[in-house]
Amino acid sequence: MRDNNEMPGHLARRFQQIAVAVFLAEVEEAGFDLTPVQYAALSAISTNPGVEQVTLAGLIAYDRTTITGVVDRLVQKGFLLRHPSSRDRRARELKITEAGKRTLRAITPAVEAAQRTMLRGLTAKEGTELMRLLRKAIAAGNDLSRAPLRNAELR
Amino acid sequence: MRDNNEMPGHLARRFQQIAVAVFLAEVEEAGFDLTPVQYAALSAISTNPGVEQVTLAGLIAYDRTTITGVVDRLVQKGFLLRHPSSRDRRARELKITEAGKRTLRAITPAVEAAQRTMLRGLTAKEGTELMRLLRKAIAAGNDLSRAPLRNAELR
DNA sequence: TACTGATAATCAGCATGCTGATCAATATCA
DNA sequence: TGATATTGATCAGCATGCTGATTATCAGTA
Repeated sequence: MRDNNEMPGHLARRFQQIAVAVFLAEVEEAGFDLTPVQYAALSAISTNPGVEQVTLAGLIAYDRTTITGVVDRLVQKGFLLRHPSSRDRRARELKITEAGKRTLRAITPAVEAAQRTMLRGLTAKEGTELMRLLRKAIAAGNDLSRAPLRNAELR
Repeated sequence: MRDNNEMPGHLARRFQQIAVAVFLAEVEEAGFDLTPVQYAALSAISTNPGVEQVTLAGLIAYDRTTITGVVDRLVQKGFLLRHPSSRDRRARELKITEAGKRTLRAITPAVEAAQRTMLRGLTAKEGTELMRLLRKAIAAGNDLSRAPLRNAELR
């Protein structure tokens, strides 16, 4: 059998494992309690106020069933408001609160630091190249997962 | 805020998400029901018969508390045996069964196919380079997660 | 308008993956 | 030896992330 280090799937799992650990450590160090997934959701809602849950899911490539719990917890923390949409009574519109905005601003340096830390073994050029290759592989595989990335305008 | 596509953490999550989806699809297509994590454990135990759980965890960089459930399910499926160690009564020695060996052999082509599929957007050279960069980044960040990779001999 | 199909959100159920705790057994050292 | 620390496995609790189902609503069409 091939060595683990020759298996892209294993390497993907390890890199993601480290990325999450680094993110949580940096964020906790900064005095916050927010997961990578919660951060991505909060950030996307801040950029797209009033977005519906299903659109949000597409924006950051979450499964639609996962988003319910993530939004629940962000609402619980007082960072989000979830209203029924007036346009479509099935949908829920998401808006960031003032507390959410403050947290998002305050946490940004820690998030940036985490992104640097998870690439700390690479030169700047290698880091750029890794991101390019990941983007390319992801683009080709986008529709292979149940939660593909979707452009908001295309919906 | 930085675009998601410039965040290594986001790219790591997406790539891992696609890798798991591809793995499960290929394996199911081949008529098997095994997760990436279960496959890695089974494979490692096959190569290291009689390994203890904590050593196994280090070999494939699992958290020690995760391994209990994974091994439970593999025992349930009849692919593993878990005996108390005679050397150390706290420890459990893991051995692969004949059924486990057969499944491991039979599933290998699907696993290999999955590794190719998750890199299908890249040239061969790019795929190799992506794996090199991931290995390098992982090596530098190994100790940042609670479940670092550990060499069996070094324990 | 009534029917049909699609869609948004949610849910139950299951598998990772973590934190922090507990328990039993082992190792270390005064 | 005896006290202390460490270690292997497990557990409770929580958050992702998926499959497949359900419910309410909407959209298109006969």
